Amino acid sequence: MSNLAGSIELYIRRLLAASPNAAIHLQRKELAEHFACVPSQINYVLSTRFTPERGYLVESRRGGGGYLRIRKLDLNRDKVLQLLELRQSLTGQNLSLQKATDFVCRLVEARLVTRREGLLMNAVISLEQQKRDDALEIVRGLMLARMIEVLLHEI
Amino acid sequence: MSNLAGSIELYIRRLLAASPNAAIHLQRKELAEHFACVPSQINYVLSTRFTPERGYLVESRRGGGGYLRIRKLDLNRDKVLQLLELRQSLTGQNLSLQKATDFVCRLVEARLVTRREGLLMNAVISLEQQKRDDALEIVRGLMLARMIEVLLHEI
DNA sequence: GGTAATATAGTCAGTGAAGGTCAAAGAGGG
DNA sequence: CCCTCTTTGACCTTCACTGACTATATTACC
Repeated sequence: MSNLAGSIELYIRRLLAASPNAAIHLQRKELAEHFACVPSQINYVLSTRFTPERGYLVESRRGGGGYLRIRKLDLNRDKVLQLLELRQSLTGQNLSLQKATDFVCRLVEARLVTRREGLLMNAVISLEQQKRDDALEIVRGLMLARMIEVLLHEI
Repeated sequence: MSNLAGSIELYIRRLLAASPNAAIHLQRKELAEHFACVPSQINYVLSTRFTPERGYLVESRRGGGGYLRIRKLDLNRDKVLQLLELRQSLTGQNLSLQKATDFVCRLVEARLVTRREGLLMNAVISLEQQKRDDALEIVRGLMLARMIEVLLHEI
């Protein structure tokens, strides 16, 4: 593994392996210093090697006392594969409202998501899109409100 | 918790947990002295950690004998309905990503939604908004994909 | 009672310390 | 030579913390 990205990947994987709970907590800056590279190199490694598809979850925080938290998730292989295929079939794909709700239906039937979760998904994907011109904050509020509203019928 | 703000947050939360009625009464100045920081640091902690979105209510009084009173409010179905009405009556209210996720977090804590459902909500409300220029169908696919991706971490 | 002094708490803008993004240059393999 | 993966650095956003200034109670004194 002669390249930098590979070395950093290996290093992180070893830390993870040595961690009792398969999770590590570190600082981007320090890691970069350890490898004598620019900090953004760490982002490159994380975004190419520690992806959800590979079963990793990366969380972070900016500002003073900022950090990176990397977790290795242990997943039920079959279900993951199913969902992953579904997910990949969706990204960037054109999807009419009808098809989208059909799809959610199938997820529920296959017991990959609960009925309530299905309701949530439908609530969001069926939101009217005229909201696209609104400010981001407003859209967020609308989505939250819609999701909660749907769940309220189920509580 | 290496941050000052984090330490203060923890300290207050412990006081609250130890309090029989989930309410505490203290002085800003004394708290600041306890942590050897400027008093306004306490305001910072209160305004970022003990917000209504997280279910806290902070009251205060200035002048001699001034104080801070911090309460943790419990959230039930009726409260959600109220909040929802409030939100819907205020369509166009700003809602930062931070506040939105805080609120979802609170819903989960109050057991009004499951952890998975909370993850779904967060997945959608945190979607980057550059997608606003994309066609409606694509946005739908992205939302679904994002929701599924998040569920993957939970299987 | 009115007013000045004192004792609190609130606000806000500035500074510094993280991490994030993106585009362009570099390196290697077919 | 071309394509892909890697590496870098300039610029951006978020978070933490501070201190000067402001606002509001209470207390003391006349």
